Amino acid sequence: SLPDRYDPAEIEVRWQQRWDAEPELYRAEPVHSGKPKYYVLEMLPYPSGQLHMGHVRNYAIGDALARYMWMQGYNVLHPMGWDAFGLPAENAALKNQTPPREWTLQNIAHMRRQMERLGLSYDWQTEIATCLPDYYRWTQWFFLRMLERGLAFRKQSKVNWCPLCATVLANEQVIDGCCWRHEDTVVEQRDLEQWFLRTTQYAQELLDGLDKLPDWPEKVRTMQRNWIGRSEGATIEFVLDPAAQESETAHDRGKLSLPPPADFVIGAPIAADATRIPIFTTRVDTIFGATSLQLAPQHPLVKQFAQADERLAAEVASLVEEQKKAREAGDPGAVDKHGSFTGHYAVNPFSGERVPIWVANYILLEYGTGAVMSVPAHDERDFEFAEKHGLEVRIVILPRRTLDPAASGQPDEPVLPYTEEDSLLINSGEYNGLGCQEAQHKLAAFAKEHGFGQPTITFRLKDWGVSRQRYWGAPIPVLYCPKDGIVPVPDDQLPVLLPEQIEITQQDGSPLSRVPGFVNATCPRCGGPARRETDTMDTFVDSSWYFYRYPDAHNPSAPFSREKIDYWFPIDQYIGGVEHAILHLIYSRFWTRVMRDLGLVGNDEPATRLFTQGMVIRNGAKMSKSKGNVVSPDDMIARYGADATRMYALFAAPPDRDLDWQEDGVAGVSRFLGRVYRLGMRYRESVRSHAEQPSAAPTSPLAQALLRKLHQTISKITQDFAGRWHFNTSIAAVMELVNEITAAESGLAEMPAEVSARLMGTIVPSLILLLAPFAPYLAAELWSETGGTGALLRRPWPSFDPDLAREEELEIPVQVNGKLRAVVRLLPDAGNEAMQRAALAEPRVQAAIAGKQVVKIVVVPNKLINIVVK
RNA sequence: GCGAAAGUGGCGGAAUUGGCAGACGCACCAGACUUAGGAUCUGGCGGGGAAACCCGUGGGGGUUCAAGUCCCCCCUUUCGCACCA
Repeated sequence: SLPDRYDPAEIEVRWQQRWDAEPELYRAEPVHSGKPKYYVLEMLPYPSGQLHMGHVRNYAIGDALARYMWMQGYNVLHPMGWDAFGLPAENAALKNQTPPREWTLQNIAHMRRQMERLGLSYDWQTEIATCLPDYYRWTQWFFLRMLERGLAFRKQSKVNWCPLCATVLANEQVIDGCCWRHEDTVVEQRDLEQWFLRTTQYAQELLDGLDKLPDWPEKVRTMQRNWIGRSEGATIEFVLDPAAQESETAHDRGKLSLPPPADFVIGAPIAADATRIPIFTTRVDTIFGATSLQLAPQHPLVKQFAQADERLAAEVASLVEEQKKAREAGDPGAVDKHGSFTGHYAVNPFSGERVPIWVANYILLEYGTGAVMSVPAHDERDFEFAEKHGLEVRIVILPRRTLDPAASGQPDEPVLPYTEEDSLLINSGEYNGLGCQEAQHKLAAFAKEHGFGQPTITFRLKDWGVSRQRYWGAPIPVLYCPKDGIVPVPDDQLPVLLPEQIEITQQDGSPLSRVPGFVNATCPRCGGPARRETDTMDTFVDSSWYFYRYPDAHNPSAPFSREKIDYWFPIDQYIGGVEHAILHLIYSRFWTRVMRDLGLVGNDEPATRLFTQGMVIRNGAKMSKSKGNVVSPDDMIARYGADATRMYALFAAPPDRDLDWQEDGVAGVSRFLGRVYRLGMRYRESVRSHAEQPSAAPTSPLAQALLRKLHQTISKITQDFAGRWHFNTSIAAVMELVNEITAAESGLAEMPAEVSARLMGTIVPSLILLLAPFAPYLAAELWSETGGTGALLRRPWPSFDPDLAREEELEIPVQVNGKLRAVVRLLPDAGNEAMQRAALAEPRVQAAIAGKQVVKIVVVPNKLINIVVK
């Protein structure tokens, strides 16, 4: 008696035990295997304690791909690990008195079990956890290499501080002015001395590299381009004119420029004691239209002016406050632009004109030089500001056609602000008549030649602040010696171990600073007492290189061997959420280049292909505890099995789109798997008895139809893997195949037993193989029940036979004036005349054209016939 | 404000190149079988209409023998960027 009930819990647990006992099942072959390699990687999770549906979806995609690539004969590396440092472990320690390490390792153990229960094909032998000394030893080692090369450095600067995290954050971790972990918590600015990694050194290369990543989503590349924020322009030094302020009374306060000083000569050397005010502009071609300078409220010169001017000091303070508020509100662009005249003037080095110096709330100290020349006629922000304060608006560029002598009539005034670069200069001295671009080059070159400026490229990307005043992270491996200053920990003293016994409190400052046994150390240079660095590294440092460790996860003497990296890298397919488009994905691109320049790897980029899957949502919203719409993977697995859960995650939507989790849909997939199970079991003996026999031939119309459907399905799924990854349609295709087989069963029963057995002995094993990437448990069970041996993963993917897949007859739609009237069945390549004849013979077509004149008959071979009448 | 993606039955979605709109699944309806189940099997299922037939892919125009698909205008949603000088 055959079991007629599909019991995923029983099947899956039984197979899980078998797979647990075969750890080599998913192990990649050695570098010299001679097979083509395929490195498929899903982003490593933070061990929060529970997998969520987003993880399940991510891993279901990667696992299907890994299994498919094994079946295609590749040597596949498919590893998993844990991004295991981080603040939640400390919070958990505060809450329930569990040490962070213990809490983290427990979570890892639990989540690993969940992954195994899902049947994911990871090679656990290569597992890494970034919080273990074996791993962070090498994180520290890399830090020291960067320190040697000046890529890691310490500097005092304004940094982002999250009061909830009680630590500094990198710029990348601040989203709309708030902490990336605490979306409602506004980040404060603190002036601290911190460790940085010099990401800006690779800014240009990180930007250029994006053009060489055609298989990364355009969206991610755009986000990175925006983040790097390159802009090309010039730095020009205006010079403060100390004499000009006396004549200020003759004018409206700061609204007009003063004529050049009597002794002004363009390009004359600037006096050594002059105060230079560098500004950055991308539109130096409009410099003759500059009618003021605008300084950031925090600009050092503003501070200097304010010291002697109480009223100005008060105004500046309020501007600073407005900037802060706008940033907190998350909409800095919406703020009303305004400012104050400082009472001072600066000389425009190209015209000698003395322009009033203002301080304005829309100028950012962090960008460029914190000062701009204001050209109201040709910049939207400057225009808005000038309108507000009644500053002069002077047009210095005009559209080409306006100045074209061939154009008739009077030149139109352009609508201001006018910013088109395809324009010509006017009111600009000897530069009149030049195009904007040409003028930009000439002006910048002149400034450089005469020592008051140069062409300049600025980046929005800043160096990466990596110091964290937290316990649960990789210690920064340096010492502070009163005699020798900053001293790196020697390589042979790595790792700098995190102390295990530590009290976690909510006090400010690094918890490590309160551990004397950690802080007090010996200087390796002079042997005297030294203080250990007590900050730890940002966890994004740990995850910037983790995928290089997998191929050589247990190497005791190096982070990895070059030979293994050369074989496995770059990663062939990286899969994860789009939320890391800036953070992890830009840091790891930086890290790869650093390692390349250290001679450790040969590749420029970590991954050739990147796939960002959509979110899992429910009832139209992202799953979250506060919305109460969270679905637990454990629940789904308990009710429907891992196969059904994973397969639904692939079936409900294409993987790049958001997926609406509907439990009824999981039940539907589970029902389908039950149908497959019973189908396989019904033909178990047929398959067994035909294991060694040649494949069935299309000896009858029914056999032919089934074999045709089988091969069409093979083709469809193979194409989905190679192309768009629309696994929802792959699974739909398998469902169609199963439906067709089921519908054919009464016909099969009428065949001679030997013939139907051979037919099903051919079809069922292929069906199992097609299902294997999506439902590995059921596939393994059926494979084994039907007499198959060995790991399904290493069986070749079914081969496609186009002759068997070809349709014998085509259904050709017949339209009259574009409307469907009939369908005719014809042999392929029937010829236009035959197609027309068949179409016109249809009674419904006859009825539709009766009494009308046939104007034209459009015949698309093998596709369609359209009869045009009037 | 700028940029990108999307908008198709009651729902998730399919239609890779302009060529039968709605594959596959869910929900629902009807039936079969039953040791009555969250079971299985069969059939139906965009709207209107008795039917012929008509209408239908966010809205409006256009190109074409033929438009979900191409072009123009508009609306909505999501995402990214947003004083970056």
